[in-house]
Amino acid sequence: MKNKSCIRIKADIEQISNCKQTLTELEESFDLLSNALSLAGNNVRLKILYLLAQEHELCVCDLSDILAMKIAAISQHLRKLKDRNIIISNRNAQTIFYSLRPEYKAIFLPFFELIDGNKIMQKV
Amino acid sequence: MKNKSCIRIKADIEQISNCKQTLTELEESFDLLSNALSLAGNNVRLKILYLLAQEHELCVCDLSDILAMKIAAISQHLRKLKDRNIIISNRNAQTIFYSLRPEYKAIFLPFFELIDGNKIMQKV
DNA sequence: TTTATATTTTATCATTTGCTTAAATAAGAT
DNA sequence: ATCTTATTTAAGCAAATGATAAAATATAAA
Repeated sequence: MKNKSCIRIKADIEQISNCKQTLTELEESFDLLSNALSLAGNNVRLKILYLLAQEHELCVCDLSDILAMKIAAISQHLRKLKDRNIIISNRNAQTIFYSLRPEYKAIFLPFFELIDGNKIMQKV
Repeated sequence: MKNKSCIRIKADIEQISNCKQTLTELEESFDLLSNALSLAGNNVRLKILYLLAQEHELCVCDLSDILAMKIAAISQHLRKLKDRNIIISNRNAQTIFYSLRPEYKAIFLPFFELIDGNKIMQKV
């Protein structure tokens, strides 16, 4: 954490001070969002989130099948998403269905729209 | 990669098949986006991206100062962002200024808006 | 109350990540 | 040329991540 201060001659002291202040005020937001993004930043989980948004709800077994991955692996991804309150689970007999919490569905929507029709490929 | 297929009685075969197909078609987009999100999903880098969007351009030294972290640590974060074409660098004498590529600025904008004024804290 | 189905949990392990320190570049200034 | 400033790169290491296999839990059916 310790750090030799910037000694650049032309450094804009006020700009740096303002930025520091802003970051302090927005600290919680950065924590919350970087947390959510770090989960969405995994290829498998991004697909899970996208699928849950599209299909409304799916069980581990469905996802395991769709993504061609072991059930246990998917289950652990779902656990992380659930632990951070991004998805919710709903038991129906032996089957547990997962769905995106509406709050996060809204947050991720701009991304899902970029994915649809591979629009992002033209953008970047 | 090998996987015991879903044997759930009520599994919707067609739904699963459609999802598989969709994922195949959008494969590239998922790779690109999960890659970008995994970078933005780090607390330090999310702040760097936000700051670059706000301040237009900053050097390692500025960022080191603002974030109270060693220059070398920041430099390595910048390298990752540059390697994946999310930021660009511009040398002015000894100082190298970094800025967000406009394409990604647009992509991340919805998030930065959620951060401003801690709006995201009310949403989730 | 066994057995089958659906899923989670635990332990293990290889890989990746992110920071630290120290050494290496690069471009002015003396 | 040499020194200073600004920054990157490399080596090392602790911690986090993501997959696998095996065991545990929960519900329904026989």
